[in-house]
Amino acid sequence: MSGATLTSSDSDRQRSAAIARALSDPKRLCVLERLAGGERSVSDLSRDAGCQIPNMSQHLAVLRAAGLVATRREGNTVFYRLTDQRVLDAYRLIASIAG
Amino acid sequence: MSGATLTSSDSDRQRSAAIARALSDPKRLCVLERLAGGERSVSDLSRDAGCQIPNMSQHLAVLRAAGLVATRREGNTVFYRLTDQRVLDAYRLIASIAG
DNA sequence: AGGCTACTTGCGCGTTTGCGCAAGCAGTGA
DNA sequence: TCACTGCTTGCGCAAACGCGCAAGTAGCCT
Repeated sequence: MSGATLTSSDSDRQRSAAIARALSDPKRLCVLERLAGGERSVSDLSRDAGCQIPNMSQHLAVLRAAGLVATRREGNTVFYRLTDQRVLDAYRLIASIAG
Repeated sequence: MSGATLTSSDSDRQRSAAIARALSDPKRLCVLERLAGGERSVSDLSRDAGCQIPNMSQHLAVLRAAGLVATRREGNTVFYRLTDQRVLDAYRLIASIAG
């Protein structure tokens, strides 16, 4: 986990930066923690993060635009899930640096 | 690398978010790539990233505020270095998700 | 159809960000 | 002391962000 080359083109870096930006908000990190336990509805996530539903919906749109989450509809309820478990590894690593 | 709990307080998440934000710019990621090879001067980093020196100085200030880099002065020249190699692991992980 | 729940989208506001440019420091050397 | 290099800081601006609120949309139920 430490030998890779890490030489990127500018557009590579742009996409990495976009993912890092999606991770750069506490409420969105809270969402990732919850989704680590499986899919959750918007209202669940909104309650857990302590914000209003429209606000959460926008945060989820950011994560969706970054390709980190996907949705499934079941009746009226929209469930969000992680698309790539590696984002949890990245978050854990960042949290360990922040710790 | 996948079993940790990942349950944080809001202030934990705030600090993690601050680190992610420091990683959320292509020029700053370029800096990390260069610093992976050892310490570099501001003008070197500025040339590699293709930006003006004041601009680079501000990007470095962001990384410094996040605790990701440190400085050493040698004559007129200020050398920047990584304070924690784990940030490279985090970057690699993010790049692999972006890939 | 109407009403209901669950979610998304649009708008307006204050704050933050990244940039270019000019000015202000260190530190070296003449 | 003076000039010079290397870096930092201040300022102003356009763009993006996070938020609250209102309005719109999608699907279930009667």
